[in-house]
Order: sequence, then structure tokens, then C-alpha cells
Amino acid sequence: MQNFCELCMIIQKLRFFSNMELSSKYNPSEIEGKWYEYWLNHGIFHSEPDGREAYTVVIPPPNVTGVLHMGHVLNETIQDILVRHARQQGKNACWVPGTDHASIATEAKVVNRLASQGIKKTDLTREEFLKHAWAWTEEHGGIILKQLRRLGCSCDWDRTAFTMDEKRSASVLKVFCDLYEKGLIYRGVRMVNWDPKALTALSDEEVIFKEHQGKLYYLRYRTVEDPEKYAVVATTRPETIMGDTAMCINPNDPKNAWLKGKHVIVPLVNRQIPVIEDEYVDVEFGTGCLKVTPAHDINDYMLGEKHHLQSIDIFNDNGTLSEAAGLYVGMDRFDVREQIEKDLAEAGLLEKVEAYTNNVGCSERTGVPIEPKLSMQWFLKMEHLAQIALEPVMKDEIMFYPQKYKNTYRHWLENIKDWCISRQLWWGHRIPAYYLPDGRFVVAPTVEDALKKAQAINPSVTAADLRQDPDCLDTWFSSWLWPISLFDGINTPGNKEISYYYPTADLVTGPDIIFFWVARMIMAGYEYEGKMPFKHVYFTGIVRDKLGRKMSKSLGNSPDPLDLIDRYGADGVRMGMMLSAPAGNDILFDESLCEQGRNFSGKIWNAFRLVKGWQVDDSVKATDAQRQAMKWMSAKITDTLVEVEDLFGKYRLSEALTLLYKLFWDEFSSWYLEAIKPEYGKPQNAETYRTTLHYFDILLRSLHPFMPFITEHLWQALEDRKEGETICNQEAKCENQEQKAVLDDFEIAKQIITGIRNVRAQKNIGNKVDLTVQAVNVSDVPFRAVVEKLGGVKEIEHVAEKAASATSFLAGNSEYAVLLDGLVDTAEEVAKLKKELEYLEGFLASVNKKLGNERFVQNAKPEIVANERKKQADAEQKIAALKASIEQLSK
RNA sequence: GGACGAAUAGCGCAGCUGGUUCAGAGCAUCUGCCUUACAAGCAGAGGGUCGGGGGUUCGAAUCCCUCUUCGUCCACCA
Repeated sequence: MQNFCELCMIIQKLRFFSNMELSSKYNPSEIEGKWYEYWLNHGIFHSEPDGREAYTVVIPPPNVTGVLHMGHVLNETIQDILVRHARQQGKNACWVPGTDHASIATEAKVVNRLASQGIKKTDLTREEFLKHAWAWTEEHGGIILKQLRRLGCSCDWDRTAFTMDEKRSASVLKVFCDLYEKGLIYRGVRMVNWDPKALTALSDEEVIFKEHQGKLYYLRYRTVEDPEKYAVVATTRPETIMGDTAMCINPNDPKNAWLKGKHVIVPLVNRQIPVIEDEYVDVEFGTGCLKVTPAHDINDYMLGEKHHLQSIDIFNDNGTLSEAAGLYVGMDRFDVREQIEKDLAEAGLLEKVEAYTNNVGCSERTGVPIEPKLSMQWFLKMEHLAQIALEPVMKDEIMFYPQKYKNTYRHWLENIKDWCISRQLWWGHRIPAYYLPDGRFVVAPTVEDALKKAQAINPSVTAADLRQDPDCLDTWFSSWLWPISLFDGINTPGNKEISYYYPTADLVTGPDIIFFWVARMIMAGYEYEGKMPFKHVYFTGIVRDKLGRKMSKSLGNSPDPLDLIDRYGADGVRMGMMLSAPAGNDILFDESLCEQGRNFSGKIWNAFRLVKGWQVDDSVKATDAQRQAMKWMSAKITDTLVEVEDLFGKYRLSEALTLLYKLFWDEFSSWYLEAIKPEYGKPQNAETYRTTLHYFDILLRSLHPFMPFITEHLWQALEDRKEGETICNQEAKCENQEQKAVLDDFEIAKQIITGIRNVRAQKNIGNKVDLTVQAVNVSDVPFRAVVEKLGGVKEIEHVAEKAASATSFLAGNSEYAVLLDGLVDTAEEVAKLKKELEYLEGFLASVNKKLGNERFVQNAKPEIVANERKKQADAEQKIAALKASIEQLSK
């Protein structure tokens, strides 16, 4: 049975490749799925700890219900390139995929869906709601992971994790309890950022400031002491006056000095409030009078604390006015703003209104303006964690690419505030705090442990008496453990996996989550593993459209990656992304880049068709041109691969790709293959054929991290491969030493060939030409046989003087001439040579000037001076040759 | 308001500790070619006072100062 299956495979393979060779066009969709299956079936991406060096990458977990967008494509492509490269190098590559429960975003989506079904969240119990949330997660969850396979991502799918799965959840609770025991987590009433739409507190990082075209309202506050007089207060938020409990002036402000010790009446509300003095008030802003609303502004809150003011919370959680406001109860805060403007004007209490632009803090998720609100929340003290996380980055133990983000990182850590970690949500890790009937609480990972602790406080407490805190933890409180929790390092410290895979090698992510995630992972890494979570952080840029705009759903300028993959192939899309994606720079994405990628796939495909299409004859010997070309190609590949490795080390992946692109397209296809191509209809000799296959093999390997599908497909077809063999673990090794002279000589040979081609184009010559050379012997013409073949040269002859009926050009340091048999226009030829001469004389003059400058000769490094002398000699030689030719033509 | 980064060919970019990697590749453009792997291709060519102005130096795209423009992050004066 097994044999039968194998036979089927072989037949299938044969049929496949024979079809393929006939097809002149590369069709990615025919082969990509097949090879991904192949990799999965052979467990190529699966990793287990072994004796090899570990190379670990953890995926920045996308939202569990998200779908692939262009930002992911960039990010995951980079990770896959790094992982595949490491795997080829023989490292034990392990790329762990997974998804994030995205507490607030997912809960919002579930709430929306329920609303569309006429169900309100508030009508459901927590358990019922979570049932819906899990159903939603299962329905949409993991779509994005499937999409990553289309892109070719070589994740170890056996390890797929979820931030809310059992192990990750247990890790979160354990860490929470531990930090509580350490005194780093506390509960308290603080001013927090409140999202009136999501109905939850947010961390400072989740608040984004947006410029808002608003108004500045000037309100009249009559004085109690003299009802005829009033003070004017400028505010952007007139709807908060019901919460005013003081007016504040600067004690050094002469124009408001008359208000000192007085009281004023809040407009419409008619409540008396004192005038207080504080230097916090900016004399220059507005009228210099500030209304103080301690419940609804962070600065006012501080003033309130300092001056022992009353605090009136006039808002409900959803942003409508509460009973405490007394007026406009139940109306939305923005409706009140409009209404109160009218009412104030009617009452004669509105002095004026000015247009005003200010920054409004908005919820990152829901987009609505946040409301500063006093509330009871859980906080994590950051001082200690910031301290342990700062140094490793500043000392480059953890390397940031690009380095400029070190500054951003330092600034944030040095000004860090405590992290509000509780969220008034149900979808997430529920805070493991349990309240006793008397209001005291215990913190423990399980109800059982909590009960024990509770009974230590009060022996009569039963499990039924305990009430668990209803809040959830911030999503990032689980993500920050990701590099550890994926290997279960929290639950079972020191286990085999965490010891082997941690610290991870590279983290690839966007700079927008440097605080949310990167910094916090570093904190958790040192706190729980005593080591960095990763050695290198590669910050990608933002993917923008070609006009430089951020890609967004509302603009409709974001292409669907899967559609792009359908049209250009995964390799084409990956290429397109990487061609212009240096670390840290935004990339302006344009579909034409994918086109370029697809065209490159086509180029590789056709080169393969050429080489594999040759009839091979063992009895034929390699020609000189072929031997010379092979010698050069070997040196060129070596040279490029050395450089590519260097670029990989510097995470300059787009430059590495560009080099390989040029190596394959220009050097290998345009120069090498043309040089070794047998005459039409003639067979290729075995030596050249085998060597070319070998080069092809290396080129495919080196391109594989960037273009995994086509390289696997062609590598499989290049030679007979055994079932289970894969390019995925084949290193692109360079076996030669660098041969600078060979490379330099070939560049001269290219110049000669290009020179001849130019003459052909200008004179419209199709036949073979005769070439003469001065200055060097015929045998010293670099890569002479290649020059003859690619230049279409009948014969090269050494001459002392250029023939009259010839047109010449310079290559290297000597002059070459194509004999033209009377086709030459002497005047034109002389003019051309004179132009060249003029340029060279100018060049020589500048070199001479330099060398004539004593201070240059004295101060410059000797090798620089030597170089100038060489330039001088070369130029003089060329000038002499040109002059001789001109003189001869002018006879 | 503060900090950081950027400005080089039509476009998006590279150019490291000043001097042969020094003014560069790629795409686009233009001119020839349906040449037998590839027209999604081949062979050529033309594009730039390196944002402006100063300075240091024998020598500056590169170092310093300054101005202009753009970007990012942080702060949030109500």
C-alpha cells in the first residue's frame, strides 16, 4: 500500500514537472498551496528542543477576530524571511503563532452583534455574555492564521496559542497574584481615563489626542459680594459648570486681584463657589480666570486636592448627565454643550464665543472623547519595572532597529506613571480578587486558594460568601507575558522549553506599540525570567498608499492582501512589500511593486526553462567562453552572498533582496546565461550544465527566504529529490574566496561588450565585427572569449594605431575599435573623440590640481594620494590614446 | 510647548568613522528590437549645484551652526 502511494506521488510529480516545463508562463496559484501542504506534511516548520542552536520568534498576536491587512503582510513577511533564513542556516527555527483576545475590541464587536439581534449586554448575565463572546471567537477566530499560510509563513502551527487559552490564562493570574504579593499591584480611587462608549477605564497609552475644531466659551460668573459685577471664565466645556466647585485666579494677576477672597455664582446653576488662588493658572490664557471642576479634569482634580475642594461628579458612566448635575439630567454631554450655550446666551451669561482648536483625548478603540473620571481601579506600580527595563536597551543588550527608538523608549520609561490594569469588561482575564462580606478582599489564582486566605481573615467565611471582582485585566497584561507564557515559563519555571527557546531572537513589530507591548515585555522578561525576552527588535514602518496616506477602511485605499496574492502570487506580494521596506521607514505601497515581484518570479521561471531545456551531451567540451563565464559567476555569487549575509546581520532586508534580485536578473540571466548559452539547436556540454545547475541551486536557496514558493518548486525540479527533501533547510553557502581581480576584469569585459553593442546600435550592424585593441595584447583582453561571444566579434587584433575606418571607445584603460569598412563618418568620429578628450582633460586637471596642492600631499592619507596618482596616470594614458586617434583621423 | 528623525534623479530610496563604492542602483521615462527562456522581455540612453545660507578643512552629500519644510513621539493652557 505504501509503495503504491509512493508510486502515485512519483507519477504525479512527473506529470507535474513535465507540464510545467511546457508552460511558458509561471502560474503561482497552481503550486503555492501544494508546497505549503508539502511543508506541513513533512513537519518542516515544527520545532522541538534539540542540540542545535535555537532561533525563536514569537508572532505579535493579531486580534483573534481580525483579518489580514497590509500591515500584517509587511510584518509577517519580515518575520518569515528571518525565520526561513535561520532555518536554512541549520538553526532550530521556531516561530510561534497565536492570537490575542483583544479584550476591548472584541467585546465591542460582540456587543454590536448582540445589539443587531436586539439583545442588550445589560440584559445578559456575565456567563451568557461570555457564551456569545466565545461563539463569536470560534466563528471568526483563526481566520487570520489561515491567511498567514497563504502568505507562506512558516509558523509552527502545532504551537498555536491564544492569550485566553488555559496556559496563558493561568500565567496571567499567577503573575497578577505574584505582583500583588510583591506589593506592586494596588487598588485605589484615582483619576482615570474613562471611555463612555466602552464603559471602561483605559490606560494612558490607550488615549490618543486628536485635534478638534471646537469653541471657547466666555461665561459670566457674578460675584456674590456685588451682584452687579461678574468675572469671565473661558472654557471649552461649558457643560461641566454644574461640577464647578471653585474659581481660580493667579495670585500675581493684577487684573483679577479684585476677585480675591470673593465668591462667585455658577451661571444657571446658581451655586456659590469660592474664588481661590493658585499659580497654576496661566494669566495669559483667556481672562486669567479658571473654573475648577475637580471631578472632570485631571488638573482641576489636583487643584481640588490641594485646596480641599468638593468634587461633584455630574456624569453617568455613559456620558449622560447624572442627578448630581441638577440640570439637563439624562442628556448626552455633547447635546448639553449645545443646549447650554443657548441657555447661557438667553440668560445673558455668555459673554462671547470664539473658534478654538484644541487637542481632545479620545479612546484608541472606540474613538469617543474620554472623560477623566474618579474611580476605583487596579494599578500596577511601574517604578521598579521601568528601572529594570531601561538599562538593557540603553546599553544595546537589546538592540533596536532602527536605533532612534531608543530615545522614545527612554523618555517613556523615565516619565512613566502607574498602569491602570483593570477594565470594566467581561471579555478577558477576570481579576483574581475576592471580596469578603465585610468589604475586605484577598487575591488568589483560584476560588479554593481565595477561600483559604479569606478564612485566615475570618474563619466563618464560606465559598458562597466570596464575591469575585467583576473587572477584567487590560489585554496587554496578558500580551506582556507572551514570550514567556508561550513556553509555559510562568506556570512551570525552568521547564525544558523555556530554557531552550528563551530568550527569543528577533521581535518584529510596529513602533506604535513600543509602550503597549515592547517595553512591557522587557519588564516582564527581566522580572520573571531574569533575562531579556528578545535580543533584537525590528520596528517596521507604517504601510501607506502611494500618496502617503495611511491605509484605512474608511478611505478604501487598502488592497485586500488575499486578492493581491491571487493576482501576483504570494512570492510576488512578498517581493513587492520587501522591495521598499527599510526598517523603521514607512513604506508607500503601490501595486506596481507586486507587479515587479511577479515579473521577477517570471524571470526565474524562464531562466529555469532555458537551463532545464538543454540537451546535455557528455562528449562535448566546455568552450573558453563558458569556462571564463563560470569562473566569473562563481566569484560573483560568492561576493554577493557575503554581502547579503552582512545585510541580514544588519536587518537590512530590502537591500539584501535588491542585491539578490540584481544577482539573478542582471548577472546570472543577462550576462552569465547569455555567455554560456549553446548555439541554437546545439546541446549543452555536461560540465557547463552541471555547474549551471549548481549556481541555480545556490541562487534559489539564497532567494528562498524572500520567495519561498517558487524557489521550493524549482529546487524540487532542478534535480531528483527524495520525498521529504526541501529547500527550507538548504543553506546558500559560498564556497570560494573572494576574487576581486576576476570581478574587476569582468566589469571591463562588460564595458567592451557594451561598447561594441553601442556601435552596433548606432551603425545598425547585425553581422559579426572585427575588433582592434591598442595598449594591451590580445591575450590580455579580459574575458576575451566572453567578449567575442557576447560582442559578436569575428576576431580581435592588436594594433599600434587605430584604423581610419573604425570607430572607437574606451574600456578599462585602453581604446577599442570596431572596424567599419567605410561606414565611418570621420567628422562625427573626431567630434565624439574630442568630446571624450575634453572630459578627460578636465578630469585630469582636477586631479593635477589636487596633487599640486602641497597641503593635500602632506595631509592626506598615503593611500588616498597614491590613488590620485593612479587616476592621473590612467587619465594621461587615455588622453594619449585619444589624441593619437584624433590626429590620425584628421590626417 | 518639548524631544527625535528626515530632506540626494520624475518617484520611493542607498550612500557607515570626511578622500575610488562618490554622486549611486531600482522603478518610471526615452530610443532601438516580436533575437530561438522570458515583450510581464532584450539591448542601449538621458536625468541630480545632494532643501537654503554660513562655517571647519588641503578636501564636505558626509562634520558644526542656522533657517525652511515635512514626519513621528511625548506633553495638554482650562
